[in-house]
Amino acid sequence: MNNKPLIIITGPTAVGKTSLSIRLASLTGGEIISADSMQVYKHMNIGTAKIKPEEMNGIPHHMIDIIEPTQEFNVYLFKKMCNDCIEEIYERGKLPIIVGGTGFYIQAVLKDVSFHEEEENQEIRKRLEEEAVKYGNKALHDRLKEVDLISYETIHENNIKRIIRALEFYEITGKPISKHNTEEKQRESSYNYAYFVLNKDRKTLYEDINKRVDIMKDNGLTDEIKALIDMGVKSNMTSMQGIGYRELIDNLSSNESIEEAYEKIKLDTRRFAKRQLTWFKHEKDVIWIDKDSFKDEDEILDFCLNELKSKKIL
RNA sequence: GCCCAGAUAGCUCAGUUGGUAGAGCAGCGGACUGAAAAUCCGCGUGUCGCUGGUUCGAUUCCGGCUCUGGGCA
Repeated sequence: MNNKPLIIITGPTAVGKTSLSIRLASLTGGEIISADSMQVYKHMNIGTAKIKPEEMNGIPHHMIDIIEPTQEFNVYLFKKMCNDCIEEIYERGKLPIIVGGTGFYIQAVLKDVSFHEEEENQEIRKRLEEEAVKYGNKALHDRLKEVDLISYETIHENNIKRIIRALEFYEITGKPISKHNTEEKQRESSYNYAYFVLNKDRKTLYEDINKRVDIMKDNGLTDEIKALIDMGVKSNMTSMQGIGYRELIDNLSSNESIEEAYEKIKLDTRRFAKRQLTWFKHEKDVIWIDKDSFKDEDEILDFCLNELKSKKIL
């Protein structure tokens, strides 16, 4: 029996994670750790729907505004920093609550997926990227056949990012990434956790997403982008892959109207929400909270508290 | 009121010399282990407006009706 309690609140974008998390944290003496690949960036507030300090209700929030938009970020860094946060929260005698929509990050922490320490892979990756341009995706894909047959068969020829990572992994470690992945998949969590996934009727969710994008527009997302560009942010940076940012940057160099760009943002966000749901559907031991079957947030809160008690987290 | 055009997938439309239909967009499903708000893969989801007639067989041809555009008054 372990004594490392952990609460997770996740779900598709715009489903209402933030508001529930604040109330749950207040009731349980929790601190919030954001698991969001875009909210880690400073100066990206409107487009990431980042919580405002005055909305935090005094609850400490971690992993928000920790790096500049010009910096790189990834799961490995997230996991490392998140683990530190969790330890510190335990030391304060508080309960860590992970809140956010990046399923991959949540899994890395929850299952303690191991990542290689070598960080000097940028050169290899860059070289492989150049080779992909020069010789084509298929050539790199074929290379996998020799070093990692399972990856060759599993990774589609068009999925160049995965192909590059598999080759890169092999170059660094001398082992096929498919073997590593299979091993990491077996891991059990060392936490005593409750993994809540909020969801609601798809149609309503999409309407809420559309509304939220309209609000972002009214709140000045276009100006936020311009400020970021003035700071030296480039379109190829990881931070600018965020939905809302990349469409607006594209818009600057195209002849589509700004309205069309915002429609594109809505579309991309809807598709993103769908991908998030696919991810959570295949996570084990998740507790689905279908918002439509609850009268209000009070009822959801009661439900969560009961679950936490039955799991002896509270 | 009359004339013309149209009515086919959620939307915009194509098509069937009569043998129950297909594109784009939207949508749905899936994968994912150091870019993850990324990246990639798969899937037509249909009372062919309604109703009679001709026909072995009608979404297609003919009649009537309804609706929507446009025109004339």
